[in-house]
Amino acid sequence: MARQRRVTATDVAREAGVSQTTVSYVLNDVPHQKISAETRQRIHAAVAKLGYAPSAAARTLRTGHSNIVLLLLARMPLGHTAIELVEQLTQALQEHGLSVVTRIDDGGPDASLWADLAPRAVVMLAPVRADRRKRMEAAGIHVINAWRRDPEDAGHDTLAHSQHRVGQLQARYLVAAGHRHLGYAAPADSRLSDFYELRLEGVRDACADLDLPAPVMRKIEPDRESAATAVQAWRSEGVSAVCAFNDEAAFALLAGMRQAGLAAPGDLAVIGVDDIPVARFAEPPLTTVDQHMGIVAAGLAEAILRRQDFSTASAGKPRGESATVVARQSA
Amino acid sequence: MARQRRVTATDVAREAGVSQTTVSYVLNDVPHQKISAETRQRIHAAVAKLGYAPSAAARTLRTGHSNIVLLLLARMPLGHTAIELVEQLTQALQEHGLSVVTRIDDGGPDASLWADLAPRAVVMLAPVRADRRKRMEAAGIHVINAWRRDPEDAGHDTLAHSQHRVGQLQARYLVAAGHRHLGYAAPADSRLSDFYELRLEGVRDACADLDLPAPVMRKIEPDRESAATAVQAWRSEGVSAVCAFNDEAAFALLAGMRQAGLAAPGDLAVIGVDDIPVARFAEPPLTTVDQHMGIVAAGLAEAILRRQDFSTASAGKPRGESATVVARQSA
DNA sequence: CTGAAAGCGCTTACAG
DNA sequence: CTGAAAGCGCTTACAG
Repeated sequence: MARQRRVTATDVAREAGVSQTTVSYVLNDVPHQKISAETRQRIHAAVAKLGYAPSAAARTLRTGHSNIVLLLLARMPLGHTAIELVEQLTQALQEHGLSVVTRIDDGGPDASLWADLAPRAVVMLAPVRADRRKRMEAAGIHVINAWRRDPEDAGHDTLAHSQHRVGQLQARYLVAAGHRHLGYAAPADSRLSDFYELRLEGVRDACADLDLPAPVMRKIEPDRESAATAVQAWRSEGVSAVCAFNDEAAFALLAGMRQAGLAAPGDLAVIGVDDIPVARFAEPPLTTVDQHMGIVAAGLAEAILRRQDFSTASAGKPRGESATVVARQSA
Repeated sequence: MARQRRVTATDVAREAGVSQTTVSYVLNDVPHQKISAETRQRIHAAVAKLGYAPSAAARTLRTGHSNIVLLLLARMPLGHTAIELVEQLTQALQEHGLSVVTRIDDGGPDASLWADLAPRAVVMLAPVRADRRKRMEAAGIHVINAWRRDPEDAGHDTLAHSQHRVGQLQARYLVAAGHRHLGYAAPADSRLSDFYELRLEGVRDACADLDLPAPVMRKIEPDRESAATAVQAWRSEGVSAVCAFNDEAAFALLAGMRQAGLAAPGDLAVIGVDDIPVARFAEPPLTTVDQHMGIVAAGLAEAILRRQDFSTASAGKPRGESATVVARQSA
């Protein structure tokens, strides 16, 4: 396997009849370096002819930072909403020459997560332990925590904010349908607790705003017995509608109700979150909240770029509704 | 933001009172370099004290290759099965110092996918266009295609093989339950066609082996009308059971049947693939096939390591069943 | 058993 | 408008 020598900027320079310095200037569009259009032309032609691709390693070594933005995902069920977020963020940052790379934070040795990548920034889509964050920052990496509100770092909280909004939407929809006493179905899976807290908070705030009693929260295991028990308990307390943490929890509730001879929305209205592909095939079809990750991604991208001293005169914050209700039959 | 100078191997050497060369030898466990235990000790202490982390960029530049294995995902719904595969593969390769990084192939500019990473190998979990593969190989990157069988590259096909196996299991389960004439519900989404072909092939082969008629395939849109139509058609042809491409398709079928006043498994038995979290909450609870990605990941890891000239005397191929049926009520 | 030195492919002052 | 040269932090022959 005679692996041929890699094509370097020097090869391009030779081919184009200029210095390697000029090649670098042209390829990086260095400002204040007026290079004749004709020279640029020759260089681009040489690049194409030789199939030159710059060495990221060399650039990183020289400049002290890569163009990689590391997206750290928690080891939790992801689903299509998370995937959409990743896609949207990848696209938004790509336009600024930043390369998004995803890793699942498997709780392994700390540095192994990012040492090999030398990312320019790390976006934590999962709760971060403070010490881990500290260590990254000590290594000169910008850490964007999409979970916690941080007054100094506007934009960081876009994901958290969106979760709060989701809870609000669920509650308001239910209240608009005439319900006054709400329940909240949280997942028993402890990896998800930071997640549901934010959504539950949104439900609580909406109830408070509307002068309604606080929602009564129950954790449910992913099985129909656990769900059926919770349903009975809510009903006996006068709860007439429940916000499920996500569509999976909502499915459990619906199954639990069927088992108990009950049916949504009459006996208990149910609203989920995510609009997973099978939500429409639930019995009855599931009313849910769909998140628009394009909005969340735009906010996150802005926060990242601002930290990078990119000239993002990007005309104010991205705006738009980050989630909307998909009304079907379960509520 | 006075970003302090990065800690280098030279700093470690100074601290430990040895040369930078020795630091490198110790940290890389270079064979044939007998270094006294005491020196090693001092070096490791210095590393810990200074919080030294080697520069991946420098190593990559020097050696000509990184320790990164790029996992290229197709832009298609992923689900927990894919996530499990990623996790397992990450873990398996981590033990060999390889760092798995995931990217969604968004069909963007070709090189932007890997140029910034200079990966040592690329694993395509999605169908690859031949020209793209060629270009990567020209750049000295090993390409592992998990989709196609390739006689020269044993192990490459583990994912493809597993898909075939999934189809087989579906068919055999149905036949064991007394069905003789099977249907196959394929997704209309064209991004999924390479995927379902492999599974369908497994169903076909199982039927042929059992001297049964070939399965009759129908593409179904993700809505209950489309599903109901397909169900009626199958029934009129004498098909008594259908293998759905995945659980989502199975849910559509179940919903279509309810709409038509029919019910599984009596009117038509249905078996899915994936055992998504809500499968147990289907009405009736969905019988499905669960894939064990640990097995698939092990096979893939082996193929990657073999290519890297790693001394994987890993005692033969990983063995075990890559998928099993989860029997519930729909079939 | 340990170290001095070359060189990987870039970027970027600096000098024309 | 263009180029010669230093240097980023490693690995690895090579010489002791």
